[in-house]
Formats: sequence, structure tokens, C-alpha cells
Amino acid sequence: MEQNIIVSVDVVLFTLSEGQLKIVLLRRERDPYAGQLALPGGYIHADKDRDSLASAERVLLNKTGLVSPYLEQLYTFSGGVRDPRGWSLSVAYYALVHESLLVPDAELRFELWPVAAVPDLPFDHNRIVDHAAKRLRDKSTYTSLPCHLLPELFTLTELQQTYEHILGVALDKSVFRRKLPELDFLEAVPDAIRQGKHRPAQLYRLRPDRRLTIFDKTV
Amino acid sequence: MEQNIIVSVDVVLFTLSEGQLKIVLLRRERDPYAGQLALPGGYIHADKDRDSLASAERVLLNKTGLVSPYLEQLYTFSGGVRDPRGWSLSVAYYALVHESLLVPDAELRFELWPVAAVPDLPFDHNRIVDHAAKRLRDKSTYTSLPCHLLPELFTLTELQQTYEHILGVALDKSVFRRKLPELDFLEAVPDAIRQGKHRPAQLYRLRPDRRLTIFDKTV
DNA sequence: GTTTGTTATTTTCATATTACCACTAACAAA
DNA sequence: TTTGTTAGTGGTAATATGAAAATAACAAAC
Repeated sequence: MEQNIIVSVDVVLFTLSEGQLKIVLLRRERDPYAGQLALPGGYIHADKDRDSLASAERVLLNKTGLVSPYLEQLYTFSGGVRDPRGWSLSVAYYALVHESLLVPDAELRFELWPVAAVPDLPFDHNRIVDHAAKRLRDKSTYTSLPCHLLPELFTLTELQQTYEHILGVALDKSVFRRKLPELDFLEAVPDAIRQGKHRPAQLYRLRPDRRLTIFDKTV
Repeated sequence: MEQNIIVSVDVVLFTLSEGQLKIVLLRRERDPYAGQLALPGGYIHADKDRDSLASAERVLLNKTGLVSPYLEQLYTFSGGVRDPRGWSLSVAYYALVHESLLVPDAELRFELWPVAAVPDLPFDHNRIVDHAAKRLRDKSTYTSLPCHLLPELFTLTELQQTYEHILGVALDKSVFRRKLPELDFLEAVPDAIRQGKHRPAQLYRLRPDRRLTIFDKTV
């Protein structure tokens, strides 16, 4: 049976930089659209990849050097007009990573673009980005997702600011902190207290067994 | 480029029957697994289908006669071990429909099975069903989704019972009704009052522009 | 006609939760 | 010792919730 469908994965990789939600874009090496900024992506290799998640991991590793950030399937985009090469199907993923893990490299030339100002992208990549940003914002209202944009250890204030940056709204400090016992995806790291110029703050980490914790109600 | 990936769609079609959430299964006509119960599904036809949603609509029409029930992409399942024919990828959809639209037909031989007692299915169809049931239950806590399991017009009591059947918990009557102004996906149909043996009830319909209304908080 | 049974819909009210704002605590540097 | 800044806690009025009772509208029985 001959289907002639191009099957690929694309990844929207989010990070938080300068108080803004940004995504990773890179210049395409090959046609179509060689030289243009686009999402990291690539063909699914039936001989190499266990499943499409493995394809996404491979693409992330090859194009950004990342090993295991938070990675979740987003949506599958398909049709005859999205790629000039013909009918295509792309399983889109989105990933979250702390800025510090995006190390510039001579080999890997990627760029960070604010979600609020993503340029025109080839294929239907703008649609994919919009879809991913919406998913991230929606899910951030009731899950622990934003933790993955922070470093291993972080303070409650930093976590609250992360939620605020993603959601674009100010949250109440005492409400946010009162919710924490309920949201038991955090664990305080007793020995680690961040010293700064001012009052030191308790450091927390995301519990490894709670990488995606869902809570009812809103943050 | 030769990928040798089988690309298909599968649909989990839900309905509410005898107070139970059920899905449509049908006997496979062809190998592999000819004669076994499985989800309605089929290849994506790059020459016929605008996109994978169109494939799902076509499959639903051909195998169940349904035209436009609520239909939403669920998840994409892929890998080398799910189909004996080789590396395959299936874009799974789920659909909701009122029981009355599932008309038995000499041509279309499908069966209704309670979600709570789905038999062993070929491929990874049990996994797909579980995923769909979870999605439906989760989303029913904060959306208007359950409306699609009801007929065009329904009473508030019927709507509440539908939520209760899906979620498997009893809901408070007055709380449910108080939420309605907030949940403005319903519109009362002033002329239509259902007459029964007892006090007649106001009939409502789902606002056509609010087929999937999301509300924060829980039902 | 009146009563009774049943379902629809609203009201009441005690309790729990939330939003908002003010307060106290701990540190460095002036 | 004072001041500035960030961390963390408390108090309260408004709002939402959960449980139950009250009221309303009908058919059928009496």
C-alpha cells in the first residue's frame, strides 16, 4: 500500500528568559525554506525510533543538545497544503526547559524568540506555536507545569513569578503560598537556603514523582 | 524518501445508554484480526482527505452513518509493535453522540460496549479507549462536553445526571443549578416545556457557538 | 373538588474558601 | 541604629459551597 505521506515531528521548546516566555527557533539547513527560521523538527525514522516521542527526543538532542526536559505530545497537524512536498503529517510536541540548559554551541545554532513576537514561520509552524502557547497557558492554571521552566532549586517567589509571567496576571502572594500544602508537588530542601542581600529564602524542588501534578481549582 | 509508516485514524465513539458510558466497537472485516471487535478506524487517504480530521469524519460516516457529532483529536499513538504489519501511526479521535443517532442498520453492524467492561481489543486499542475515557472524564469536570451525549433539547436534571454518570459521583442539585448563569453555554428554549406525569421541566439546548465551553473551577 | 405522589425549582443557612490588604521577620548596607 | 528590601504570616469581608428544607406544578387517586 502506498500512502505517500510525509511523517515528521516538530517541537516547540519553551524557556523563560528576561521575564518573557520564549521559544527556540533555528535556521533550516535544507530546502524547502532553507535558511529560514523554523521549529526544530525532523522525519520520524521507523527504523530508529521506538515511537514518535523517541523521534521528538532525538530531534531535541540533535538540534539543541537537550537530553530530558519536560516533553509532552501537543497535537498532530496534517493535510495536503502545509508542506510543499505534499501531503504531510507532523506530530507536534512541546517542551519546557530552564534557560541555563540552553547553552550556545558552535555546532548548534539556535535562537530564542519571545512567544509574543514570533516571526512568520514556514509550514504551519505559527499555528503550532500558537497551539502550544495556549496549551502551556491553560495547563499552567491548574498544574505544576511552570516548575520545569525553573532551575532544579527555586524559591516560592520565583515560582510565583514564573506563573505570573506565563499567565500574564498578578497573583496574590498569600493565596499562592497557602495553596502549597494542597499542591504537594513541592518539597522544601531543608539545608538549602538561598542567601542574598536580603532575608534568605527557603528553596524548593519539584518532587521527581510529581512532574505533572494536576490540581482542581485555579492557582 | 521511503518511510514505510502506516498512517491511520481510529475513533472512540462514546454514547450514554442505560445510564452507562458506552463505546462503539465493530467486527473487523479484514486481516489482521479479521472478525475481532475493534475501534472504528481506517487509513488516511492523502488523495481524499483534507486532513486527519476529515479522515476521522469519513471513517465515522462509513462505519456508523454519523455525520457531525462532537469530534475531537485525542492523541497520536505510534511505534513498531502496535500493528503486526509494521511501524504504524494512528491519530486517535474521540466523539460523543446521543444514543438516538446510533441507528442499527443492516449495512452497519456495530456494537455498544460499556466502557467499564470493554473486551480485549487488538492493536493498542484498549490503551486508546482508556486514554479517551480519561480525557472525557477529566474534561467533563470543567467543560460543557457532556451536553453532546444528550439529545438536542434536555432538562437540567438530565444534564446533571449525565455529568454524574460520566464522573461517577453525585452532584448537589442546588449547586449545579446555581452554576448555570456562570456557565452560559446553555440557552433555555422558552416555548419548549417537557410535559410528563409530574411538574413539567424547562428545556435547554447547548448554544451552537459554545460547543466546547471551558469554565474554571469544578462542576 | 381535594388529597397525594412525584418531580422541578428556589431558598435558607451554616460553613468553607477566597481576595485583598496589612502586618511581622530577617537580612545587608548605610 | 536606622533604612531598604525581600520573605513569610495574619485578619477580615466577600463569596462560594454543601446540605437540607421549602415551595411549585402537574397527574392521578380519592
